[in-house]
Amino acid sequence: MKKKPTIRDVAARAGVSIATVSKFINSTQRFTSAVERKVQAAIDELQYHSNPLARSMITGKTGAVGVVILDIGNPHFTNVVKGANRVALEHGYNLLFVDTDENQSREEELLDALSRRVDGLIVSTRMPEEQLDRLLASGKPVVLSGRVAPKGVPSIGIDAHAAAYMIGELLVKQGHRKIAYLGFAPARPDTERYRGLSESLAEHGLEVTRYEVGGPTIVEGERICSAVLLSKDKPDAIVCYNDMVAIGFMGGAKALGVSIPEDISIVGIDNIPFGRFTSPALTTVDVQSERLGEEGMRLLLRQIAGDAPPVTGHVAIEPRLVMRDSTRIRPPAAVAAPAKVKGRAR
Amino acid sequence: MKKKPTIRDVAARAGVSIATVSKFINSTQRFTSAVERKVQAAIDELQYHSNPLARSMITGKTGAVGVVILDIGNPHFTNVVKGANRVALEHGYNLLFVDTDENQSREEELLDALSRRVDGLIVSTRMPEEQLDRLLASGKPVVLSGRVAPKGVPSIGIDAHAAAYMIGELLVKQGHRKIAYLGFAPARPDTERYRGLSESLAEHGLEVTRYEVGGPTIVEGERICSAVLLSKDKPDAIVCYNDMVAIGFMGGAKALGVSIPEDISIVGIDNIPFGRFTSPALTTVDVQSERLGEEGMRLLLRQIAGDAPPVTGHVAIEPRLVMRDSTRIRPPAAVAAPAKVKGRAR
DNA sequence: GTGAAAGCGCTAACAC
DNA sequence: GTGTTAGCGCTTTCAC
Repeated sequence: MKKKPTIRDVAARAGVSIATVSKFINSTQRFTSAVERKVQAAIDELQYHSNPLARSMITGKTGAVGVVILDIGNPHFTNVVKGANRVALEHGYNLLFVDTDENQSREEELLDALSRRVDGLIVSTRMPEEQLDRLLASGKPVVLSGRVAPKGVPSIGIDAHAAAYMIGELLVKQGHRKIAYLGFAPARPDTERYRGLSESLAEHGLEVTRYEVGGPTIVEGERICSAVLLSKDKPDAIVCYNDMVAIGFMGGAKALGVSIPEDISIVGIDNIPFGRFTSPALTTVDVQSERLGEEGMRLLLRQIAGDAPPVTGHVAIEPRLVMRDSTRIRPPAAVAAPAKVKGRAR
Repeated sequence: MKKKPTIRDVAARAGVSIATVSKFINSTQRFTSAVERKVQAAIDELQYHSNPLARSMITGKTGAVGVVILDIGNPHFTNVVKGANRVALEHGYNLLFVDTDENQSREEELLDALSRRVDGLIVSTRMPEEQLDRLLASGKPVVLSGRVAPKGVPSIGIDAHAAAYMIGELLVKQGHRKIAYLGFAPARPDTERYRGLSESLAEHGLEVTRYEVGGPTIVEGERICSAVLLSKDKPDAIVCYNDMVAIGFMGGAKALGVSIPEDISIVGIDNIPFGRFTSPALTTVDVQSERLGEEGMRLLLRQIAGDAPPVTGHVAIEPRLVMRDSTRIRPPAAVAAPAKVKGRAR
């Protein structure tokens, strides 16, 4: 609990002025080697570390960047963080992150608190635009993640429409006809995912049945399972808002004795690492989570540096279909098809 | 990019002194309602937010606590964070966390940077003790997580010995005799886990074969799989350093055509949420990750408050066995048992 | 090369 | 009740 030494202590011990010490620490200037030695010695002996708060106050820079995530329990986000962390460190920045999931109510406050401690942030939030505006007006560089930003704010995300569209195409090609979407409306990307899927199906004269989960989580996917599987018009394929929902749903299905993909195909979005280890392995769309974080951080860092022309558009990362075992080609001679079904090729 | 208003701007606009504004913001004092109204109006019009850095510099408090984790990609740690976050928020603290995984080398620097921005931290690290000492000497309250702290530093973790011991008992009871441990020596809890398992087996006259994974991760579990399964003395049960390794191992086993638990039993430690959804569902030991975070944060907050007598010991959380489907009773008439095997009851 | 002095934005005595 | 003032620990002109 000893008091931390200040720059003054170092100066006194080294017999120089505090200005000299300051310049030495920041390598702003060189001194005679005698002086440098003395200062360095004093620093070592005192175990002096400069106080970043004081420095920040005056320079206006903190050397840290922040990432605000919705739910750190979702591996998609942790991978985004991993990616962001890597490039932040490469550029000499420390990454601080906060998880807003636990209390949406205090989100703005949390964000505000964080924004004052960093040089810029990557924000992933469901906040309405007008609240967002206040954050943006704060003058800190911000990159929005997972949603398209208003006005001239850079943002990054996957092409959610394309992701869902390719899922639609896959399922139709595999012979599925009754396709359901397990959506989570409050999430920003939900709309685009739903649209992408709908449009794909519409082009084949099909419609999507929408179900609403209570959150983009495993438990919610599990919870909604019975409602979907026991409905009188059971779908033959399910596309989930994300992998978490899909995994939960698969767990629920197993408990209900429904087998995947024999009875029903299921596909997620995100490509979280665990999708490979479910039973069956989850077919999904890779959104390149880590790259998302990396590119987002690059965007942010570029803004902070201010040298390059500020990027203001939306960067869309291309999704990629990941075929695994939770979907399969639906046998042409379908199950409980009652009357004459118009020819289903292949 | 407009300049942020300062307390002086507010004071000027409201026609009062900056001291008044300061006291008003912090509700340190009440004023005549006329004054309060004016000040509030000025704050609103200017969209003033006080600068926490400046405040921190003088009060010495930041209103934030930090958590340092080894790998945010491991759901065990994300759950610890969740728990810690919850109680931090309940107590009016913001939680910042950093992931040191990406560069162990800069860990100390990262830690130092973080420690200056928070009122205390929960640290989970593999740092040797002498490095740790320097951190502890910094005067910030610290709680060590996942290892027993030296001297009078509070620490928290599961009873790793007990966790591994109960796994040993289970496996022996189930009739397994050739038990292997997939350890990760650099991790602090590894030693205790290995010891717990060894002791349990020793009491039954058995020995544990130790393998070393390259990291406590899925990929490493997957990677080591063939070496273990294709060894000439294939074990009949594997206990893994943690669930991540176990999940990876199971994936590898599946690829090799080895079926679990028929051919080999496998058990993890941590009880990460995904363990329920692997195939088969993973038998593991619940370490109560969230509670670990919660209790750790309580310990920390108590230290920061300084009112209660400082806790200095090690808090051990009791582990609980979670039986699922990756282990099973081994048939008495064992597989390739060559000669007469002494009666194995049930 | 080196140091003195003026703050960064704010809080905390202490006066009035 | 309200204002004055002295810093928190540091950086940064600007003289010497």
